[in-house]
Amino acid sequence: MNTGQDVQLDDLDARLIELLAQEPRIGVLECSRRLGVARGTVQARLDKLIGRGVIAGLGPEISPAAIGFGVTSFVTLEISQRHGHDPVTAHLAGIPEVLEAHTITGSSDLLCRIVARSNTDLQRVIDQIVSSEGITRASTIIALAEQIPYRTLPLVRSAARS
Amino acid sequence: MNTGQDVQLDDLDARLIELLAQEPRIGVLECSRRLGVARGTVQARLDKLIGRGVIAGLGPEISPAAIGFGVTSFVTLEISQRHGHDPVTAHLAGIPEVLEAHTITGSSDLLCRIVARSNTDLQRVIDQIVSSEGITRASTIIALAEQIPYRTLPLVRSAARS
DNA sequence: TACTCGATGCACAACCTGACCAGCATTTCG
DNA sequence: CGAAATGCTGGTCAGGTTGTGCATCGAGTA
Repeated sequence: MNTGQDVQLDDLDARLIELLAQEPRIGVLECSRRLGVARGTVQARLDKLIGRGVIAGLGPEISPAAIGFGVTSFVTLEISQRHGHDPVTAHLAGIPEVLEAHTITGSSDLLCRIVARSNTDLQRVIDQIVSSEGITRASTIIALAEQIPYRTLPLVRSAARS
Repeated sequence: MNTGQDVQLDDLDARLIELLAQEPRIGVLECSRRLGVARGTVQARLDKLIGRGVIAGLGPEISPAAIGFGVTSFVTLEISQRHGHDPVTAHLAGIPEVLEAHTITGSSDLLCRIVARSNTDLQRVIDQIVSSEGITRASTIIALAEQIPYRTLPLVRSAARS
């Protein structure tokens, strides 16, 4: 993992990422043809992007909705100051429906994204969450619709322009 | 895109997804060897998973932090009822730093995830967001640390168990 | 029992990968 | 200014992989 600041994408990097995002199954050779550069160049760029951590992974993106988890919700948790975050985090990590969790500023301490099969099922998941010692309060917000699905391409483009 | 309920993963599906997540660069043939099944089987499963939308994409996952956007924040927006969400959503979609946006229940109307190069830069992004007509209030929460990075594998495993 | 579906094993040609090389332009730096 | 370093190009090579089609086999079902 790279945390340096000096990472700079150029136009070719951005186009490569974009191309891979749109048609992931094409290989390096095909990329080089589409981008109009030599195959070795594409290979070198890709290796570098992965090495620098810009491309964190090429793995499959799973759609929770497609496997029956159609309800998304954001839950903020207040944690008892006494014990700290760690026990709660460990507890959350054991719940598959907890997709991610961040510590946050503001009146709450933890924000997590959870999914469930239905609103009824959501109750079960939340019960499971708050069953942890150290959680003093949980506040649930249901995501009604995804206005902008998770995306990074615009960011890549704008980072490459500079 | 499949929204049906009858999607059922079996153990092989889950192991395949897991394998691909861990070592994305291996091909179908290598998968079949690791999983102990015929190559055609892996091919058929993969095609089906993609076809059913369970695997939404194989594209590269970009790490915003690695390209200089180290600050993550969640912003909730209240929208003027008069005009509806659409103009605001369109405005947000034009800002690269807005990674995703959901309409939500509760006192706010929209929750979005944004990134920035620094806390100072975050101010710039927020100013850009609230410059839209129709936003009556914005509340910013900064993500201090990622306790649980986005993950779906545990969910896949638990879905396959049933 | 006959049928359908999914998995297996096999074979083929076409293709891609990783590795290597020499040449050339650009940039960096003493 | 000249030398070294860097990055891109276009090429080769062997070996592995892909997409495809086909016949077979077992399990579940009408």
